[in-house]
Amino acid sequence: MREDILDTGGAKKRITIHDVAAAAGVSISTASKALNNTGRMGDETRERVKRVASDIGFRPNALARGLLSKRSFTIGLLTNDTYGRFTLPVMAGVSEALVDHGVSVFLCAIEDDPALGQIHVEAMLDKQVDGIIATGKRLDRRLPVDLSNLPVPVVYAFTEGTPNSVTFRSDDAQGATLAVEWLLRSGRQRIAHITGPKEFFSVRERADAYSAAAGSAEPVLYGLWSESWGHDAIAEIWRRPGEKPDALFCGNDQIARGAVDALRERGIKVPEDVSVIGFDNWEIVAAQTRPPLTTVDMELKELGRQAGLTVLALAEGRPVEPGVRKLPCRLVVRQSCGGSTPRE
Amino acid sequence: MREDILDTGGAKKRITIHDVAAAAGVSISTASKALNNTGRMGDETRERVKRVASDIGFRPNALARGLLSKRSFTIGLLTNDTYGRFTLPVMAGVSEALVDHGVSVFLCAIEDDPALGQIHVEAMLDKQVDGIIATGKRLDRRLPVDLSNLPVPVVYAFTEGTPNSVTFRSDDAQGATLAVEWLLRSGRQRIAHITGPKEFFSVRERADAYSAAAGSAEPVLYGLWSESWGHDAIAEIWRRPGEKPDALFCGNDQIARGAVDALRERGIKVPEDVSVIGFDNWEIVAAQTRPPLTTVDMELKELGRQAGLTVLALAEGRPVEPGVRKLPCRLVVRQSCGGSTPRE
DNA sequence: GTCAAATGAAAAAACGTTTTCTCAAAAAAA
DNA sequence: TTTTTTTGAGAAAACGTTTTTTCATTTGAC
Repeated sequence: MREDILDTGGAKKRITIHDVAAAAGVSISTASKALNNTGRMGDETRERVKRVASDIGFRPNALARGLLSKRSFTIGLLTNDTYGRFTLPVMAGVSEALVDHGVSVFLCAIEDDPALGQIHVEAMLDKQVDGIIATGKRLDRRLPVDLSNLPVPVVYAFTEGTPNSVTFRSDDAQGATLAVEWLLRSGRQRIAHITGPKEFFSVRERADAYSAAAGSAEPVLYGLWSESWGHDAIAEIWRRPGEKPDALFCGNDQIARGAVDALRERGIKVPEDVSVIGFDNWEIVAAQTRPPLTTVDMELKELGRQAGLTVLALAEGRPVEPGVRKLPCRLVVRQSCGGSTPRE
Repeated sequence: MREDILDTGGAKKRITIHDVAAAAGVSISTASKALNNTGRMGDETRERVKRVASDIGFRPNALARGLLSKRSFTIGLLTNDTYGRFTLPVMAGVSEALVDHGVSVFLCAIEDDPALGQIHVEAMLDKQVDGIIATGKRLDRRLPVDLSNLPVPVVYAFTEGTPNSVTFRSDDAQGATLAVEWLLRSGRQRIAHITGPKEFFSVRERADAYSAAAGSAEPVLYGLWSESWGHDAIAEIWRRPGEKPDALFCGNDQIARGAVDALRERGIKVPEDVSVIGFDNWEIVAAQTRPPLTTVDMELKELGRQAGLTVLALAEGRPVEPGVRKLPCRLVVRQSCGGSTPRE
């Protein structure tokens, strides 16, 4: 072999069941049955075939197998979340749940481009995926591609689904309630809510739950999903006359971080003077904030896991009830909310 | 159909080339040749077959095709970067480069678990991937799985490869030089370098390039990859006697952000008093810092694109020279480095 | 008008499995 | 013994393509 040219590895011939059969001195049908524990044959024969197969390193060709069985042991994950902030945990959960079942995952990032989405969907269907999971960065938006009449099952995770589909999402209202109640139980009285744009469904949902739980007359501050908005919101609150809040519930961790920074700049101590709770548990923001943020985790990995198992069930023809499944959020307690530590 | 049970979609029979042949009144071989523009036949026949195929929505089964052609039009992307901070741009590049060629990408997140890695690799090989791209979060570490004797080509991207392999990585030295020279050209004289742990190869590489370019007697400050280290490093520098730096070149954006925050707390203005340049162009940190960070972008998407095209070339048997390919970095100028704006 | 060449299209083989069908030999029942 | 049942294992079909081979017609040259 020339040394300056890379070995492509393509030359090595793969071992087929024919090789196993030949080496074991049986027919391919016997070999197949031996390896799959089906059919009738002597124990000795079965064991010998298995041993030979393992010795020569036989691994069945999934393409050939899939051609016959109509199952490719492959699913597609479609996402428009370029950052991966939401997709990555979901993906991790899907993959984790399915790897045990021998299922691999195609990842298709389609931005917000319908044409690209179409291309990816077609490529996946051509490759005979057993199902598709659609995921996004927003609960109240559809992916820019029509998945309603596909020949394979579709499950939606963290994105708006079609009417009669299975959709997994986080229970944002419950998450918000969790945060507010924690603050109340730790003795906080005046909780403000600084959050993202009102157009987001999850913003309204969290805000409503906040109002219900806090029973507060405080107006909700709607703005952007950015640190600077968190910063500005604090300026706004402190500019206004009247009593200041002793706790903040923020719409996401970035806003919370901006708010914490703004408070520090004003010499207000977190958590001594003001408790702060964020949303998302985006580690990279929440854990690096000083002090580290208490925040609501949407359990996206678990969401992905369930979506994975569900699409698998559908692919296997097991019955699944359609509808929206809300998964509970979890409060991750770090140092940004103090007061008397409430009971667990 | 019962209404409370979801349509699995599995029932719909897929359209095969047999259906096309029957509908067009030709044999399947003629149908195949018509659709692939091969073989000899009358123009009228060819057009008729194509029209019929498109009318009834025929799409060839990639499994069957792959069985024969030994190409699955599928590659695997292996990563141990759970956060996706490095993997996501690489993945985006790979996918973007390959989607035009009809190639889909399996994403396998293997954490740092050798057993999990092994499982994923075997699953991919069973599915007859045409090649594998290994990517990670660190240039000087191997993935915890042996890819050296696979029957398919392997390309490494942003991770240490095996001796005779193709590896793509960023040219960190060039990137660091870019940053330092920009600062020098904008009139800065005393540039400090705050960076990550010395064990990282890229830290040493960037630091060496910094020293060479800055010609500086300033010692490099090694620490962690965190904001708080950036913060602490500023405290350390300002605690020491002597002249203070008028520019900082930081090992990553998080350190830079911590430094910028620390400077602000001391009433030192960025960029008026001190210019700051980061590394990574991690938008979520760099763009949200106040002021937004000038930073070095490693062009990971381009890196992914090239890795994708290379693994494709290898899969098709085209010759590729082994070795490490360093891709140039790019300076992304935002507001954190001022002084007189240097010429482009 | 005969033969060779070109054309159009079908038949058959192949890819690597799994599954159904068949069949001979051995064991059990009559 | 003869007949039936059980056992073990091979042959063949199937999955949906592509590719090679074959073959009957038509066309062109002499």
